[in-house]
Amino acid sequence: MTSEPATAAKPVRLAPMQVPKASDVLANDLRERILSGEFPEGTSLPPERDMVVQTQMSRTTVREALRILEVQGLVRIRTGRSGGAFVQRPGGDSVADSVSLLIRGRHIRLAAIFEAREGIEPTCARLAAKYRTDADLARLAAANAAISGDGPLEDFLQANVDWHVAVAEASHNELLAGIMLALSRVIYTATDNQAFVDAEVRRTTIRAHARVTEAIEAGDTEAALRRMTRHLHKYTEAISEVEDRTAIEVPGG
Amino acid sequence: MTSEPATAAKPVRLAPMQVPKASDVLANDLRERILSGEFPEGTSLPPERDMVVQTQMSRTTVREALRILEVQGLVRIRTGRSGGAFVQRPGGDSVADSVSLLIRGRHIRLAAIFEAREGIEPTCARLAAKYRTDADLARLAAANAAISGDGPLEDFLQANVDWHVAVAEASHNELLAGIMLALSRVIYTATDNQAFVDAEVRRTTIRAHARVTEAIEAGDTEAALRRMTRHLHKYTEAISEVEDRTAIEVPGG
DNA sequence: ATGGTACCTTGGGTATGACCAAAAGCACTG
DNA sequence: CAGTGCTTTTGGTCATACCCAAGGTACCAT
Repeated sequence: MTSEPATAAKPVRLAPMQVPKASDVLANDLRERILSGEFPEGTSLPPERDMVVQTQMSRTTVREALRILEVQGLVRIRTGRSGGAFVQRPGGDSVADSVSLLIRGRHIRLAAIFEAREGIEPTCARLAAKYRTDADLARLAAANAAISGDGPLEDFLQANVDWHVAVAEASHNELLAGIMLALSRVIYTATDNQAFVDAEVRRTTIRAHARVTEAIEAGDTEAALRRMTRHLHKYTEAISEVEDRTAIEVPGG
Repeated sequence: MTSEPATAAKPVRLAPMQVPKASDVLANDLRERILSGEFPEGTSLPPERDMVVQTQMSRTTVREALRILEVQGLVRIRTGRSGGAFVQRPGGDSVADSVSLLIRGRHIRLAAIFEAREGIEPTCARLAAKYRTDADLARLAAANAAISGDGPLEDFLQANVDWHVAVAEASHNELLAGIMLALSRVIYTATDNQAFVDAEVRRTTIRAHARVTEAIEAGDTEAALRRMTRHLHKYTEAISEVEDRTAIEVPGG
């Protein structure tokens, strides 16, 4: 029984097989269940030590799986009693984070970001004119009220970003809103400490915002699209002039 | 010395302080260094056990930090001898992944994805007409050659996606290209197994692609923008008709 | 010589067990 | 009854041991 004939006609053949990492297996399983809706938002997953006994994995493995889901924005983890991992739907934030990484890691020029915005944001304005609700209009009005020609630069930029994000969310397209959130965040940090935002630029911006807001309120999709396009184009030109001289890159955040 | 007067006039005041997690501290440090370019692409970080002695942290903590960076697409980890963590610049893939999560997690309608594409891709076409190189044109030509009116549906869709991605990359705007890669991937998986792509749709698509390609080749930015807009709009209408009846949602991938 | 097999070395992956830290609830004391 | 401090629950960190993967190398048989 211990020695086979050397002339055996059937050599053992095995297919190449891949062994996935245990933590990935668990993470994938949980991710699918979360995305499928089996675990609605706010559901608390079992404590780590419970998962250990249920999955027969070590606590290290369980924790790595949870870490993966946390980075992907699918769970939020809190310490302390009645803490644990709570299911969370991924929001625009996670998209914004990865876009930020792309921009910073690839050293993408500020001009390229404005190019992208020129494509996306007019569409947001168009959709906003189509789908805006009363709540959206109120938020836009509030953003317009908050912006002023003569406060600290930081306040102006913040109010500026708020208005743009409000337009994006008024489009009722979460995908566009998420992307715009990312771009706005990056543009905000990149525009900070830039001297080209003078009083003239501020006045022009306020006027343009008001006109776009009017179009959205009136439900005039084409006017909203056109006015937003013009606004962004002029703003981009102002930036380009500066960049030609100083080669602005996106700073760290 | 052991008892102070109860009437001490100076009560101790402490500011609320936050203690970040050790693994986050390490991850943030490495991330900043990677993004700043201190660790160029391909650099191999020290082995985990070396990091342990250098950082005075436990291996668990080091590994969690590496897992965070891995999920964010900043390092790639290989096992075995001469393995380890290798620095990687975040690419369009990581953006695509997070967009996928957003879409699946929020149950975003296919129509909303097409809306977003209608904003982004015409801009890609416009920029492509402006900045395309000979290599870009060759790639577009190859994509056009690969698409055919009568093969398996899967091949048609793949060639379709390839062309759209090629247009996006011809824009020489990595941000737009990354976002388009994400959308294309999602649209691909969502359109698969959809019956509305009949022979008529295919012929129309091929013709439209050819016309957009011509405009890009000629450097006619406005024609590229206009033709791409029309192409997408017609495609979207076709989808909308189906969705009204069947309420397509984006399936899992 | 030479080619293949087995072993060695270096790396990440997993399992345990212990202990620290944060947060909510409870119990005890003044 | 208020306030303070203990207790419990749950995540965070550490240390150690061992397993698995992948190159490199030495050695043996041909």
